[in-house]
Amino acid sequence: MAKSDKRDKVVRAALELIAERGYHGAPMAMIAEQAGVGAGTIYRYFENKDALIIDLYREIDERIYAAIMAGYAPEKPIRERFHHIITVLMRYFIEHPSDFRYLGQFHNSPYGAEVRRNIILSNNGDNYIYRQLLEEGVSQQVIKDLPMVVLFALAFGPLKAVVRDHILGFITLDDAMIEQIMEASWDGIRR
Amino acid sequence: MAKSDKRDKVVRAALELIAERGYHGAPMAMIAEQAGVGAGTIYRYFENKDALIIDLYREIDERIYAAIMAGYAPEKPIRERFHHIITVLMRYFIEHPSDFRYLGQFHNSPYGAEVRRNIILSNNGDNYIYRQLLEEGVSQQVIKDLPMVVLFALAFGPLKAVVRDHILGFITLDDAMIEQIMEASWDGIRR
DNA sequence: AATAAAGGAATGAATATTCGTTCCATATTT
DNA sequence: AAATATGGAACGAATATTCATTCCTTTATT
Repeated sequence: MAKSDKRDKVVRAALELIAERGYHGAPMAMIAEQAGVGAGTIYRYFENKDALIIDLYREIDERIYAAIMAGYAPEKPIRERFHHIITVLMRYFIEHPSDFRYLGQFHNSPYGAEVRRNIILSNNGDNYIYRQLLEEGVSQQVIKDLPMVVLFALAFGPLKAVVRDHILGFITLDDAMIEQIMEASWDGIRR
Repeated sequence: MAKSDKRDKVVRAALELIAERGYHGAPMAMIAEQAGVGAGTIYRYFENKDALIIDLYREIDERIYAAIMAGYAPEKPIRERFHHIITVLMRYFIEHPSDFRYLGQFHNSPYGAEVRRNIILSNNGDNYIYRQLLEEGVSQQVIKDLPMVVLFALAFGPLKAVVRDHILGFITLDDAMIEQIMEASWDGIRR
């Protein structure tokens, strides 16, 4: 078994267990067992549980960024780019519900507040794409002139809520429904 | 010291500590100390930590319901009632950031999924008010004809996101800003 | 009114359990 | 053969919960 293979199994197991059972419901021994790995092995790849948790967050964030960049066309009109981003995000989370739940836990835990501070100020990753799009929209007067964080909230708030309900089984998000939600979110931010 | 007084101190301490430090960062001994109460005393009022956590959730929910009902006028137009609900909710959370953070943790933990199932189906409490308003809006053709959970997401998703950013200090929600956000959320759900 | 008894609320040290982390004998790779 | 990786038992710290005892309020007795 290759080195990276083990590391990957640990990460995957942690993702699934924490997403499903929360931080306190996913002890290291359980993660090790689910990964098919000795408890001590985890510590060859991660300094401690916190490091694992934060690393896992970063990996998820990178995957999402990659998903958005595949097919993203910066020269297309604002509206079309918005459509692309919202649609890709919803599809990604629907296909990877554990990622979604993990992020939910992470953002609402003490880890989250710290990381979030860096995100908003940072100029790279998916966040930068979002901001650039919205800023461009504001200056072109197609999007409401509101503070960036408010536009973020209007654009992604509904998305998060609706994906959660999909994952919990309260609604089924098919393509038509995704389209309608994207449309309604756009109504929220457009001038 | 009256009986209810102690119970209340425990609940208040648990609220603040869990909101601030997460479930795993708030051991029972710490809650007891912050409450000025013996560790064992907590167990006179709550069967165990889980019961305390769930009870605390219920209390917060009741306070929110009370806040909304004070001044709620069911005979007013849809738009005005929407305005009232969104405004009251934002103000409430701004004044009670611990309540907000606690709910965030709760909803994104394994506790949350279970409780949420009951909420959506239930016919009482604040949730019923929201649903009735939205359903009335749909039948009067002032609100988009979308599934109830989607309308919920559009109406409250941005609110949650923006309040979190306020609490984290990324934005200051004054009355004017609250008004604008309410307006934009309305754009999201209105026909 | 004074005193005693009872009931139950409160306590916090003790207990049992859980959990993250370390250690080291064994297996694998180089 | 040396070096590296692995597994999982063992450890100690942390934690939730229990329980024998104390404390306080209320009620009964004198």
